[in-house]
Amino acid sequence: MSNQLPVLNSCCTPISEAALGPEQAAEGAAVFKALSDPIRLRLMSIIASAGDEVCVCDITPHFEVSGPTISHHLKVLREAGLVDCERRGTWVYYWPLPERLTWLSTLLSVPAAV
Amino acid sequence: MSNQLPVLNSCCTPISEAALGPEQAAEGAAVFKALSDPIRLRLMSIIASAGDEVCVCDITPHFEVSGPTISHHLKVLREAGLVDCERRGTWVYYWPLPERLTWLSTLLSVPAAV
DNA sequence: TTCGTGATTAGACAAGCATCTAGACAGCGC
DNA sequence: GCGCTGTCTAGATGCTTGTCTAATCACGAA
Repeated sequence: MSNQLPVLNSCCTPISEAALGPEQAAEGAAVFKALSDPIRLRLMSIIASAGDEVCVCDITPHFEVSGPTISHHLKVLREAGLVDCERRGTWVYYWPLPERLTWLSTLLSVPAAV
Repeated sequence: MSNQLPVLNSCCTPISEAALGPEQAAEGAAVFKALSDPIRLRLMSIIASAGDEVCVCDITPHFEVSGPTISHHLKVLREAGLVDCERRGTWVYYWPLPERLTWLSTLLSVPAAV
């Protein structure tokens, strides 16, 4: 169920230190786009803060949209490389992939003193 | 020219530590949306990495889209509270507002050891 | 095998967004 | 004042995206 995760080509240089090239910007923008929906950001925070894997059946009740809509948003997070999932029996479990979060956090970090 | 900057209501708790509420998620998603376009992310990186204010006339040549399109994207960054600008004579200058970047970076940060 | 439950996929539709052209505005120099 | 340059605003257009319902798939139990 782990599908093709985008490779992290650009790494670790904050935008406050060096401007991004077009390819790096496209890569970064794609991940930000995955977090640019309130539902997806909440999904990400629920999964990331769980400290463990989370069952979809425990996620869906937090939201007021239909199951397929949640499923769609989880797929977007998966394709952005932010989470991964596995089916176990009847249920599907999601967990965070912290590398991407760390990467974005570094990208946006601002040196304390310039 | 500095317009109403959104207030930073939610602050400083990484999503890896606590799940976001709907309002916080909406606020964060709005800022991520501003960075979810490759052109805007490059614009932000150009302005943030300049170490000083940047003239629009120095920005536009980096891109292959029309002037009004750049102007539109800069407005989105401005309304997200990521940059601010001022007209001086014929030219308009932009500079970064690091608070927002720091906030996002903290939001996405992952504790070294869980 | 058949049924029931949990989750995803498929397809449709409305709303939102990126981009363009044309026009307006601000400031400088003649 | 008049024209020129740099930037922004207005309005239109085509593409993208979020959401839904209906259908399908995966698995476990009877």
